[in-house]
Amino acid sequence: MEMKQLPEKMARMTPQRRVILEALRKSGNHPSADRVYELVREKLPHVSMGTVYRNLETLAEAGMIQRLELGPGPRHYDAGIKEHYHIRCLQCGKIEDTLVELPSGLDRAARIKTGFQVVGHELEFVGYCPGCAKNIGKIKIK
Amino acid sequence: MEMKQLPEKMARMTPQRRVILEALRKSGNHPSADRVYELVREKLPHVSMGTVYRNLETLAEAGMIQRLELGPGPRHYDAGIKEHYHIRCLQCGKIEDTLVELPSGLDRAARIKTGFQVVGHELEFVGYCPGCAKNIGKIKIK
DNA sequence: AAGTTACTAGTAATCATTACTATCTCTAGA
DNA sequence: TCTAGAGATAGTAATGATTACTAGTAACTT
Repeated sequence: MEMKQLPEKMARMTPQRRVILEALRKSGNHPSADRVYELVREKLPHVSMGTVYRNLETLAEAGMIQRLELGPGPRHYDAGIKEHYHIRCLQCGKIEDTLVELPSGLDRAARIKTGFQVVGHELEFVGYCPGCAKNIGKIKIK
Repeated sequence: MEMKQLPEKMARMTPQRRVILEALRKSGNHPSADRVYELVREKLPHVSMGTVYRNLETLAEAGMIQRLELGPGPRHYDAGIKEHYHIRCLQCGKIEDTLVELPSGLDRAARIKTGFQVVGHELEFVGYCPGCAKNIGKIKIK
């Protein structure tokens, strides 16, 4: 009896789920659920927002994608699953990867300091992307 | 002509603003706006949610408190303004400080890697607090 | 084929936050 | 001291993001 090796929480790889995952992978960026929805609708015009949210959640729990809880506004998703960090533009909201490395043993240090059973960490840089940095100062509010 | 040295964005220290700041300082924890609202209402029963949000925002812009954009759910606020990091319990949502130190020059490294003008960073550990860790595994979903 | 479970579209409800409006209160200048 | 205008407030409405619900569909198991 052969069994597909799908992660626990995921019993089936449905067409919707597959298209959602592909959309995320192809988007390159770090899209919000809303953006993924737009992309998926090009292939599956009748997909519902709920399906997109549910599957992004399921894929994240299965460890196939990453949920990013960065800054204000909507949650973002990332098709890359190996550890890396992000930087967010305070002006335009763009999110990019950074390849900065943190010292190993950081989680262990946090465990020792806090007594928590540490599962991981998330690091976000904030600043202004090159495009926006150029215009800062020129912008007058109001 | 004497002038009170209030931060730019903040023309006056109103009673509401003062009570909000005190509530945050006394709470010790890292309360959400909702929790601050509860605390403030003990002193000012007629305060409005909008006033709480507006002032937390104003105080944060003035650099007198910190906004924390951590994990899912509501935003949290922190009366401490010197740099430190946080750890969040995945089970109960509790947020605590950690005294873990990061290497200096991290922001500079991020700037070089990304080309962004880096303003700062936020680091969050996630895991299970001692109380919840004890019960993990005992909990059966459904 | 029948029963069971996972999943879906469509929609409603909820939660967190922001925006709006009329009113009030400081402050500065005439 | 009176007054105009900016800043702030309470109360409420609106928005945006996410989750929950419902009835129906598709796939797997025996």
